Amino acid sequence: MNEELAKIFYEIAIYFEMDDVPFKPQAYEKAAVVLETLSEDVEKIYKKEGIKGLEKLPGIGKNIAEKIIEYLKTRKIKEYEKLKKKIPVKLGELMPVEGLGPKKIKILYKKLKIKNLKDLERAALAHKIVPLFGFGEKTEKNILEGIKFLKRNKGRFLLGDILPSVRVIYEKLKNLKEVKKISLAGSLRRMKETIGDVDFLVVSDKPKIVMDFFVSLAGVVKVWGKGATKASVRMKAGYDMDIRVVPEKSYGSALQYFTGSKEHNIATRKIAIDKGFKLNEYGIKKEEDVYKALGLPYIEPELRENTGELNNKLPKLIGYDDILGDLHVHCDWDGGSNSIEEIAEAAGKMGYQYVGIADHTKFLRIEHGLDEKQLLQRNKEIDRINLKFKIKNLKFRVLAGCEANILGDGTIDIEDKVLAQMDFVIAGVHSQMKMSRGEMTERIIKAMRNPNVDIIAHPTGRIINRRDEYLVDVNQVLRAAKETGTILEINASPYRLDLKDTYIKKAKEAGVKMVINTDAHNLEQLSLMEYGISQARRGWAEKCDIINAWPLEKFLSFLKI
DNA sequence: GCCGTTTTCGGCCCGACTGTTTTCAGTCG
Repeated sequence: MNEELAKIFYEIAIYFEMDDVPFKPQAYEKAAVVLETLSEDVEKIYKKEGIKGLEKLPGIGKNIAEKIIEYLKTRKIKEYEKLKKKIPVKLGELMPVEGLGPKKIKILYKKLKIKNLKDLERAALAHKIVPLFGFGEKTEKNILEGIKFLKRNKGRFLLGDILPSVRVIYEKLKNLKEVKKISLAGSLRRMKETIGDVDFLVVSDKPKIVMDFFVSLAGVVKVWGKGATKASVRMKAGYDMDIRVVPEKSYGSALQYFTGSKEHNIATRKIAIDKGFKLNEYGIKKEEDVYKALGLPYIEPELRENTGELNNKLPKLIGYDDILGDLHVHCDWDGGSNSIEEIAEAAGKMGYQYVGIADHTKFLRIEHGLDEKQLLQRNKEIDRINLKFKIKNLKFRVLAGCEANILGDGTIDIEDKVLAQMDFVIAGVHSQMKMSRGEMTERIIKAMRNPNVDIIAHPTGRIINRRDEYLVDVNQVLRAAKETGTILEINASPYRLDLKDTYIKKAKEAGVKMVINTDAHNLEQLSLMEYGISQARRGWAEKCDIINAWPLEKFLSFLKI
């Protein structure tokens, strides 16, 4: 519901912008952002607290609250319908085309009746756009290229798909002798789960050399926006990269500015105005000093979303080196690539103190799930390995676990007496994902009430850009987790990142403990931990919230039995 | 349309670049 409304408010904002209505566009856009990032369902808020509850939300006043209620009641907003009727275009298709904004879309509709991407492409190919006032040859060409780009890349890129290759490019730039300083900026520096493009910020006295090097990097297929200090390129892999070169004395302010988010920047600039000065990307050398000037402590990039970081006490975020063990690793017993010993060795090299083997269990035949007998056999092997470590006087420990299945009725597919022999038990939903909200919630809570179940794997089941969360009442799950002492997993796979950041924040607030797990099926995937940590940081998590940042004894004593 | 440790009225983030114009509106981040 929140997302539906957010989409409508975005579009209302665009319609107002077409008509040059002042200030309303920003107001509606703000409301849309608030709804999008709200973890509570607006319908619930309305049922519980009425219109007053809605008006308490930032950016939502009487008028927009009434529109929300109108939508809840009738599934329609009259004013939106009116605006749509006036200019009935598919904004969701046309707005993503680079170079097209509200004004141009309005002209295209008025003059050429262009309503969607198909109309637009047809008109551009027939050269009908060139003669329009305010348009020209280049605009038409850019529109065609924009359409081509959209067709190839639907939506944003997954952080995990982009970051490894970006790091290679980062090193190349860093090694250039004209580059004095370099940093990633934008959504990549904030470690968002999906990113729009890649931003580099560079300090150099010779911007031209840096820029020439940048636009001639291997993989660049298109260059535009090349001015004295900035340029953009499109990579063969489909994503865009921007670079900005600034003098040393502006590095801090530029880094703060280019890291964003947009909402965070708008808010920081308002704070600056209140304090009687103006904030732009120039003139401050160190990023901390920007925040100091605003009267704020340094804010970690992962927190910069204007979701409370500017007016609340900041958490001491869990660090990228704080994890002491990975508790969700599949070994070759369930079809994973590596033996338990190989995994233990790799985990030890990563500086971990323990690693938890969590193979699939029997219900998941397709993943070679282990039955009770095989689990116990495997545990014997783990015992042997631990004994070997002990003899060698190594502190490292392998923990025997499993990733058992929560069946449709909330029971676990492995007998309790075997579960009780595990060091820890992860349970997850891997089947019947289309249940009703009530049923799914009850099912998961029933599993949490099993005294052998310590951790719930990927608690909402989403696959980013591919599969929605299962219908589950997260608030109820959090309450039950707190009550039963069940730990919720933050699955670090860049395709899942489940829990997502807003739920992590809620879990922390509810006093629920979490564990960051890679769900690795091979040694390379052990390094995915970084994505889980960044997600936890985006959810304001501290070391005390994440049990695998705790030493072994403390963590073991927190488990149920 | 929202918001308020100066305000219930009068403010609302900032700059670069493009493509079209011939001084600037639109778009982007």
